Amino acid sequence: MNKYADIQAKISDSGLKVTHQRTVILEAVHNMNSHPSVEQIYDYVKESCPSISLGTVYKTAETFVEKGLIAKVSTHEGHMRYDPKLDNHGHIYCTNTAEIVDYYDEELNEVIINFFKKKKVSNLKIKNITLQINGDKIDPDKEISIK
Amino acid sequence: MNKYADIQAKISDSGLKVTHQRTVILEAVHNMNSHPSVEQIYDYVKESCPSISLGTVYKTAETFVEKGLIAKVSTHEGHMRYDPKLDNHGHIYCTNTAEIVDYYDEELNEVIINFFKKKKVSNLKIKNITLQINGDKIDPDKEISIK
DNA sequence: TCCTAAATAGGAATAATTCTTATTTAAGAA
DNA sequence: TTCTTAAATAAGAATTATTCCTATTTAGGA
Ligand SMILES: [Mn+2]
Ligand SMILES: [Mn+2]
Ligand SMILES: [Zn+2]
Ligand SMILES: [Zn+2]
Repeated sequence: MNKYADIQAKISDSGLKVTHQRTVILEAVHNMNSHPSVEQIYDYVKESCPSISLGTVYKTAETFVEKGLIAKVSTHEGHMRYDPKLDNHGHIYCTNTAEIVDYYDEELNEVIINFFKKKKVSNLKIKNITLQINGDKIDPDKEISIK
Repeated sequence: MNKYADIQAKISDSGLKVTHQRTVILEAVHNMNSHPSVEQIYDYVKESCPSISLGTVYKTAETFVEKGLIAKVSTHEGHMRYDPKLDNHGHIYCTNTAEIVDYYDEELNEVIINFFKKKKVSNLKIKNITLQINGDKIDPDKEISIK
């Protein structure tokens, strides 16, 4: 029920010291629901933690990725973004607005999972698989939808 | 037969002026067969064009992408790489060695193409779809293979 | 051969990210 | 509860990646 305690439990469970900075950063990535950049996380957490440094946000985000608490996504232009969702899903990246939209499709998931089950990839320890659609949003004011 | 003339025809056909710099850069991306970074292209072309500037390589690579002469790939770490192959294929990115390996699978291609034919993505002009497997190469001296 | 818009070189500027080090702090031990 | 210490953080310097600026050069059409 208590979000804050929940977040702290996640940090602690992954073997990390629970600090105020880590707590607000993980909370931010979860609450912003927009695949934020480090700079955006930084701006967001400065509200509740004004003395936090940008370097800490960079380091902490990577620490969380290593521990599997969040995921990272690189855009078609090569910029890093962070994602609180850890389940299998694809991303739509808008080249003109820089927004990232999640999409879920059970069928597509299975096809890809099955493919890599069937075809053995040898000499590689797979970390993750990403499926990304890149394109321009036509009307930037409207949403993208997958029917 | 003549590679050089071939390359120049491609540049010219896409509506660009044929310069020595553009010729050697496009030739480099084709010949290096390793999804090179700008810096790597720069080092390669300096042999045949010692006065070329790094800024020209950056600009030219993007120009080629816009004209559809090459493709760009961003790694899991958010670094840009260039690819002479324009057909549908996936990439394996090795987190530890930074190498990118192509893989082709007709079946997987079709499933993905069909998915986006079936499901209409609205308010988005799709530019491209990327499927990338990220992982660590276990033995860095051996190759990765997909059976 | 001439003309001109486009391309390039060279370097400055900016953006993105990492590193360094002094100081602070979480959390386990006493 | 206090002590201890390894780990985390702030602050800013340094590095890396990329873009921008401008004087000069050049491709290619007239
Ligand atoms: Mn960048
Ligand atoms: Mn980078
Ligand atoms: Zn996502
Ligand atoms: Zn490729």
